[in-house]
Order: sequence, then structure tokens, then C-alpha cells
Amino acid sequence: MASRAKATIFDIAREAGVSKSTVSLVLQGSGLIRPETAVKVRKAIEDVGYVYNRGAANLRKAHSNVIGMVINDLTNPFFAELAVGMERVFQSAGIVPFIANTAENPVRQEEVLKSLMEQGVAGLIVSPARGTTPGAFRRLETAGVPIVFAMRRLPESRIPVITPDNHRGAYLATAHLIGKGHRQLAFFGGSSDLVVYHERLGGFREACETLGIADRDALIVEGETSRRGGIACLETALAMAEPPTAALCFNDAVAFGVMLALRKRGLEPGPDFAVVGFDDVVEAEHYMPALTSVAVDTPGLGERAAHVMLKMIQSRTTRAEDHIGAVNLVVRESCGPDRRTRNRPSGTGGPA
Amino acid sequence: MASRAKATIFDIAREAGVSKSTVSLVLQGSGLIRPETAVKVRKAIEDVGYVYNRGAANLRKAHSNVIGMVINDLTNPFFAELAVGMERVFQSAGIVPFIANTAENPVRQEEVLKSLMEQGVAGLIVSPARGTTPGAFRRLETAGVPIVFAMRRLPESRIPVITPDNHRGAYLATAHLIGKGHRQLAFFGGSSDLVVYHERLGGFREACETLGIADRDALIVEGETSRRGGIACLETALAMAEPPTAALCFNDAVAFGVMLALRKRGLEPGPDFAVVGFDDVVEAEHYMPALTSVAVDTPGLGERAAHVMLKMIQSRTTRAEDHIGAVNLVVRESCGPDRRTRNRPSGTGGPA
DNA sequence: TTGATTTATTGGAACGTTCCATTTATAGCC
DNA sequence: GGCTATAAATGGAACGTTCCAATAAATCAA
Repeated sequence: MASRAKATIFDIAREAGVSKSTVSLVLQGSGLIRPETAVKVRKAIEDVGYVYNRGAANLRKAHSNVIGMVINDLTNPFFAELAVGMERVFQSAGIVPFIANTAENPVRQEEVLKSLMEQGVAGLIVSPARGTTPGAFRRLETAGVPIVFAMRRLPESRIPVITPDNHRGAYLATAHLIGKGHRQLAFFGGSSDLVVYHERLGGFREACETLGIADRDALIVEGETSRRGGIACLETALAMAEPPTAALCFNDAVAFGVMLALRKRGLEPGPDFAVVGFDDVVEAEHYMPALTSVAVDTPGLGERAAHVMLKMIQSRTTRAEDHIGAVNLVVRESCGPDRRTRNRPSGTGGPA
Repeated sequence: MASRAKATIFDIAREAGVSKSTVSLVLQGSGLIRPETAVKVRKAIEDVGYVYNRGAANLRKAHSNVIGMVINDLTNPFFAELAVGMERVFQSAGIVPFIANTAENPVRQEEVLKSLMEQGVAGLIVSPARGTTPGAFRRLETAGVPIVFAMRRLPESRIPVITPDNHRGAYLATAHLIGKGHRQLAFFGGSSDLVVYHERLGGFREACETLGIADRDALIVEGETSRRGGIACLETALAMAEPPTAALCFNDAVAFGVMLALRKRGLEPGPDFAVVGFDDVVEAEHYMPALTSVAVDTPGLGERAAHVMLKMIQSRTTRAEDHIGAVNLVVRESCGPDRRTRNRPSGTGGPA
């Protein structure tokens, strides 16, 4: 039963009394072979414990069915949700995507990309690591491998992008804060080497501008896109002379960090300081207090990315349209009104 | 520069004025070639934009350098932490592990495993999906592919396992609860088709037994190993005639769900109902209240699994020793004393 | 110099598929 | 029965590597 050396189509051929070509045809589900023959062959395949050698096949076929998903931070639940969406569509297309983590490290990303290329991937869905150099994907591009960026993009690149409407999301969130009476705002987390950062910050700024918040009342604190980053942001913000009373966070992770830091200082997120997140990961709903956040339909974006990828592969092109996903603000409990303006139209404010 | 057809070692050979064999040797870093020749060849490699075809190579070499990690639930941050640990060691070994998600679905797992096999993986680290049939890995086993199970195991299988000391962890946690004065305990979540379940439940039961809790005071509620499962467990427990006052949860995810459900009912996790989790994911520390949980050193287990895998591949064996990782209970704020015994010797204190 | 060693390089035969061009069998038609 | 059209099965030449055995070149011992 368990023959030492692994079985090939020749073994199957011998077992079934046909030629290797016939076996190959059966393997590919060709309609050219007589049903009875196919049955015979399939039985032989079972009997010898054959396992298809995709490497050998790709040698001739020139395109594998491997699709890679390159993620910059596996520990961010956001990306897990993205992956889940993608997998849904790939699964129904009968293909298994492989996920690789770059841990936000461009060097590691290089290795991952190289490995994936050598493996002969058919396509790549990538959320590039921070600090990715402009040329990082050139190899892939000249090799004609379809790529789509998900969530993040590179400053100038022709590679199609699937992303939520960051500008609008940030605008909505900021407007919400202002509507609650806040006049001293902050934007927490993220770093300026990310395009998304500028998009979200842009939305924040536009809202401030059109809704009458002066530049000097809009504090911007860069920081890691993680809980830890959020904690740091809040600390530096509260150390200011005129600290903000509300913050839009780059990320839900940052928002969680901010809430945590507030608690540590004996402040209650919501009543004492308004915070809104971005991404609306599942945890947001379950936090205490539940986090108001910009919902981006993460699994939906994942599905979209997968569809685009499939289409690119099928039409053997390397171009596709960008997709900007709709967003909406889901209001929960993390944003109270500004304490200082609570009783007046726009107050001068005393200490909390 | 960007030649249409992809370059092969023949192209390099022509460019560098050597034979394909020489190129192959250079590619493998053989010490047999003259340094100057190597330099010349490496330059040619750059010039033609060559990408190594690992599939072709594997055709001869018979073992790839692909290691797969098959995970049953990517959205559980626990597994992301496990993956991160693994990646640390694989990275320094210069290999890129590919992660695939089975979403707790044995059918999907079958597909994933098949795909990985066809890809010719060198080894597999697996956390099997619920309901995996005993024969699911037979193909891999007879093919001689090294496998190690991480976190979960199959009922009867010779495949080595890397797992925390589940029994001890559960014992510790339960003892803690009893020490707080609780006399009506519960074990929430998990399902009996998981070996881990029995291990953890076993620890729970042993603690109850040796510390004088009667069987009828130890409620066991099976359920999904997720937030949602936790919510359901709490609901059914509180509907009982003599509901428990404390619970050991199968999982941190379950524990989060339980805390959530408590809140929904206006109860405060900790003072009103003690809950302890298992795994100690990073969120545990940041929850409100911070979750008391059994720390299992997840990244450490990941590293361990990776090391074992590397060693198996290197020594071309398919056997290895099981590894049971040390655990310890990290006490935070989610377990108050039993209300009803609050004023008697065993309790520590009153309400904060 | 010559032969024996060592050092570098090379051609050729795999590896397990696919796919094209053939061959062989089956059926259809007059 | 002879012919063509169709259906089913097949042999051989790729595909891009590795590795062995063999050659060629350089070094050494005599």
C-alpha cells in the first residue's frame, strides 16, 4: 500500500493499463476520455496513493494556482478579518491562498516576496509593510505577476488598490466629534510614511476646516498603529498646555490603547474624553465602553480584492481599477459631549 | 531589460559565458567554483532579472523548503501569537512559512492539506480543525512528511504534539477560584470532541475533587470556543436553579464572551461573578476588568514547534518527542471572592 | 618532460508533468 | 466494402533544474 518512492502518472498508467497521457487527461478532467476508462484510471490513482506534483506540472503550464496574501501585521485582528473575506471567495474558486506575514518589516517582506516568486505564484494580494521602497515590487511587476494592494498603497505605483474611503471615514468621524461640541481635537497614531495616514488625516483636517476648528486646535500626534502607540499618543496629548477633549484614532488598535491609558489616569473614555476608532474590528463592539468606529466592511474588502485578483489572473492582465469601499460611522458609547461646552454654545472651559 | 519570456539558467550561462552547470553550482553557493567566475555569474543573474524556479529544482531535489502552518481559526489572536513565535525561528533559518486557515472546517482542511502536499511541503505544523477524522493525515504520514501538532492533538495518533500543560493550568485556575471561596463552579466552553477539552476539564475536575467540591456543584457547559460561545454558556448557567458564582473558561475568547454577557445583565465580572480564562492572549491584560488567565507562553510554544519541525526535517524522521509547556496562572482582576462567603475565613476582602 | 593529483568546469540524463501531432478504433454514409 | 469523419488513446518533446560522471586546466612530484 505505502510504496516507498512516490507514485507518478507512469505508475498509475501501468496499474490501469493505459498510457501516461491518458492518465494526465483524466487528471485534468478532460472530456476526451471514455468514462469507463476514466473510472479505471481514477481507481488506480486511489490504489497507488498518488499525489499530484504541481511543481512538475507548472514546469509546463507556466502558471500555478497559488495565490499569496502578504500581510504586514498578522496580530492585528483587522487583517484576519480581511483574510477571512478573501478566503471565502478563493475557497469557492477551489484555490487555497497562502498567507505570509511580514511583521511590518521591509526586509522580511523582501524575503517573503522572493520566496513567493520562486514558488511561482499566480497572484499576490499585499498590504505592504511600512517603509516599503518604491522598487520593492518591480521584480514581480516585470515578471507579469498580478498584484493588488489591499488597505495600503505605495505612493506612486500603478498597482491597483482596494481600500476603504479613508478620507470620508475620517471626515465623518471628525464631524461627529465636532457635533458633540468638542473644539479641541486630536488625531492619534499612524505615521506619515503611510499613504493611508495622509488620507485619513486629510479627512480629519477637512472636517476641522469646514466646521470651524482652527489649525492650532487640531493636534496631530504620530505613533505606532497599535495599542502601545495609542497609549503613548494620549500621554503626550494630555501633557500639552491645552489638551484635546476628543480624538480620532488612526486605528481601532490605537483607540483601544487610548482608552486604556485614559483608564489608567482615572478618566472614563466617553464622558471624560471622546475617542473614535477606525476599521471597526469585531472587538470594537465588545469593548467597555463600546467603541465608536468607522466601519469599513473588512471582509467585504477582502472579497473584493479576491475577486479582482481572480479576474486579473483570468484575463492575464496586470492592471485593474482601484476600488474605494464605502464606509460608515457606527456610533457606540465612546464619545460623550465636551464637558466644557456642555451648557454653552462654545465655551472657554475650565479644568475637568 | 524586461525580457518577455522568463530567464533560465541557460540565459545566465550564455550571458556569463559559462555552462548551465556552473550557474547551477553558483546558485547553490557551492565552493567548487572559482570566486571570479562566481562574481561574473552573479552579475549575469542580476542583469537578466532571473528568478529561481523552485518547482523545477524540487523535481530533482525531492524536498522543498516550504513549511506550512495549518491553523483552525485565524481570527483567534491566540494563533496569530503562535504564528509569530514560529516565524521568529523560521526566519532565522532563512525559510518562509506559509499559513493556511481551515476555519474549523474539516472539509476545508482536507483541501488545504491536499494543496500543501501537491506543493511538496517539507513539513507541516498543524492545529487540527474540530471534527478531524482519524485518517485525515494518513496521506501525509505515508508520504513521510514530518508533521507536528500544535495546541491540539488527535485522539490516537503518533504525531508529536506541542501543547501547554492543560491539566495543570486548569487545576491551578480552579484552585484559585476555590481559594477565593467559591463553592459553585462552572467550566464553560469547548467541546468534547477535542482532546484539549478533556485535558482542561480533567484539571478542573481534579481540583474540584481534591479541594472538596461535589460533582453536582461543578457545572459543565459545552459551547463554541469563541466570544459567542461564552455568552451562550453564561446564559444557560445563570438559568439554573443554583447557578455557579465562578467559572473557568476553556478559552480567553470564551471568557471575554462571559464577561460581556455578565455586563449585559448588569453584573460586574469580578465582584459579581469570577471568571478565569485560558491562554492569556495579549487582550486579557487590557480588558476591563483585566482577565485572570492561564498563561501558556504562546510564542514560546510556536518557537518550540518550529524547532522540533526543523530538527525533524534535518534528521529526516517523522517522529519526535511530545513537548508539554509549563503554564502559570496570572492573577488580575476578574475574580472576586464569593459574595456569599465574603465574611468568612477564606475570603480576602470586601468590595473595592 | 611525464604522470599523478587536485581544482574548475561541463555535458547529459534524470525529475513528473503537459500538450501537440499521431495513431488506432469506432461509427456513419453511400 | 471502401471512404471519410469522429472519438479515444498514445508517444515524444518540452519545461528548468540538479547531480553524476567526465573532461579540461592547473599544480605538483619525480
